[in-house]
Amino acid sequence: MSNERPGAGLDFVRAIVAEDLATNKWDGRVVTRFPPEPNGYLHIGHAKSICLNFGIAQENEGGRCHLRFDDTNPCKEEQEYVDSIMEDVRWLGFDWGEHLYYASDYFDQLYEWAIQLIKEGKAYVCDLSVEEIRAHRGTLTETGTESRYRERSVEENLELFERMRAGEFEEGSRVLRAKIDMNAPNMHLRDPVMYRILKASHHRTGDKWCIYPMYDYTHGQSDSLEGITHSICTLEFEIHRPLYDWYCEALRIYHPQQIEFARLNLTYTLLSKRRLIELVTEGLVNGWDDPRMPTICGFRRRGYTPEAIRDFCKRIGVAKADSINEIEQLEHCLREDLNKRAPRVMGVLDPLRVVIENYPDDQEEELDAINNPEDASMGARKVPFSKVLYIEREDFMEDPPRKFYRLAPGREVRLRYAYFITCTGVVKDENTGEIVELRCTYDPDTRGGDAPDGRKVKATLHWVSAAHALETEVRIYEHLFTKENPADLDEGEDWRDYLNPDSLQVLPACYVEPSLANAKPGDRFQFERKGYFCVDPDSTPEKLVFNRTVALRDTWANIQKAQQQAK
RNA sequence: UGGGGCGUCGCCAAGUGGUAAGGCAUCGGCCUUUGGCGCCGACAUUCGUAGGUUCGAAUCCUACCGCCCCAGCCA
Repeated sequence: MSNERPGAGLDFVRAIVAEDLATNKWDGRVVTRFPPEPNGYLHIGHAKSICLNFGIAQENEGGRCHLRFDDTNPCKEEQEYVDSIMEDVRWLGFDWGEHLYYASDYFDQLYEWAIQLIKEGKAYVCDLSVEEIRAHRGTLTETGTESRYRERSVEENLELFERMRAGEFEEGSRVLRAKIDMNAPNMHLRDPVMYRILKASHHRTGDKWCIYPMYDYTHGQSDSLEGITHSICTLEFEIHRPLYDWYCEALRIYHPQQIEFARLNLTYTLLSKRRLIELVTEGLVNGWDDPRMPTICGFRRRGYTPEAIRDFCKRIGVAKADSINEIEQLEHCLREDLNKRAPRVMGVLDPLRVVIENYPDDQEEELDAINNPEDASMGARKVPFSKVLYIEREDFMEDPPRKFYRLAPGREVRLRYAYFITCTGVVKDENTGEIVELRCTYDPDTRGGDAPDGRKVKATLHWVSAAHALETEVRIYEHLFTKENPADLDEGEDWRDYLNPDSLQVLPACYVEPSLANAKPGDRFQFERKGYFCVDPDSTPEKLVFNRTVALRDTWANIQKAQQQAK
């Protein structure tokens, strides 16, 4: 054990951290950072990064993780997003303590450093247009061409850069570029832009600046200033690493290590910021927190727990291979968490009226029900029973197939915590033939759900007393997309082609037991045999609205599917 | 046709020269007042392919194949 190499059994990022600790590379420090750009809401992919960065900090004595807003582009960034990001990181259960930073805090320092690079002949003001710069950059297989402004004198560069900062030039007319190598096979090294002119006011610095630093010129130096040890980002930044290193070296400043890992992908889900914004702005969903959205706030409203999301992030691991995780994995983590903590309750989504013929008309009684069989400390409650009930329509079949062992004519089943009932008749609508009511008898000796004679029953159904039930709205969600990988499109296809038209189903008249009367938005329950549900903020004192967080595993549905396929 | 990465079970993912962990999914069985939960069992003679080195290779070498990323004054 003790002679194992440091990092054994850990993911490769944690292994690097462990190795660095073992060799004392950073004087025993572990400092990470989560650096979102405040131009959108956080999604489950960010959760992976958050759990990685904050997780590593937590796991190591004295470690810390900074929350830093990468706010270098005033055109796209807004305060609304910084607020939501902080809320979501906190909700996920992480705390950045005093370490809240903004890249814009470093604008002065970055400006000084730019002057330093100009003085050392490592940066120059370039007057080429956007189109010219693009043309000069060359292509993947052809080298670039040096700008005709590349050899300006230090004095001229200094003067021009100062005038850029003073607002004397038009947007797009000039940029500051690093003088690296137009022949570099890595395009990012072909004299990358450091500063561009943007006459936009910034959400934090206001109108102080009209030149703004680019990501590459900002990120590494921000890490450096904060004493970050491990700068963890996603794979697409791997090719930026030489530039990250170049700036730190050219500036001769503290140089953190950038490490790249594969971003999260989920089946039946799109996680690109661009797509998410379009879903919201095009009204394809009802806002960032629509329970169908893979955003943190969407999951929150849907009823997911931060524990489940963290557990998911822990289980999927961290590696460098592109991957797409199955949504079932996430749902498994969710069910496992909710199973332990969600109180059980009875709710009928698609009501079918049942009249117990031999039950006295005006009688009602209170039956004992367990709140959570997984946790005795959650206690018990009373549920009212009476002559007229509702059961789930799908729990009855007039002509049941093999293996269907719920209610059918002449068959006896148990009503959970109540009585055994036997179906004696079916009432249909004269015109449509639709079943509108079941006639049943009950066995008074089976009160509570057990038969004194030891008689067994194949099924236990959930139910609700019609006279006592609360009418509620229930929203059922399915995958937002019909395609496993909606990002993988053929020529001419649009991701919108794969939007699932049935991703939201509203059930306006469901019935739940009266104990739910005081449920508050955010409260989570298991509707026995149906799934986990949570109270939506759209609820009113008159009518509760529930979101189905996730259905229970449904073995019967799998059997039905198999039977269908067998035909 | 340049450069940077990556390829281990349907999906994730351990494995760092000594003879393929684990989770999800799936399939059996047990249990059950949730067809839920739980429990038991099955599930890669094989690690992109082909050679080579070695007593021994998923791990080392060579070649090939496939996938991803890079030509924003976005991050």
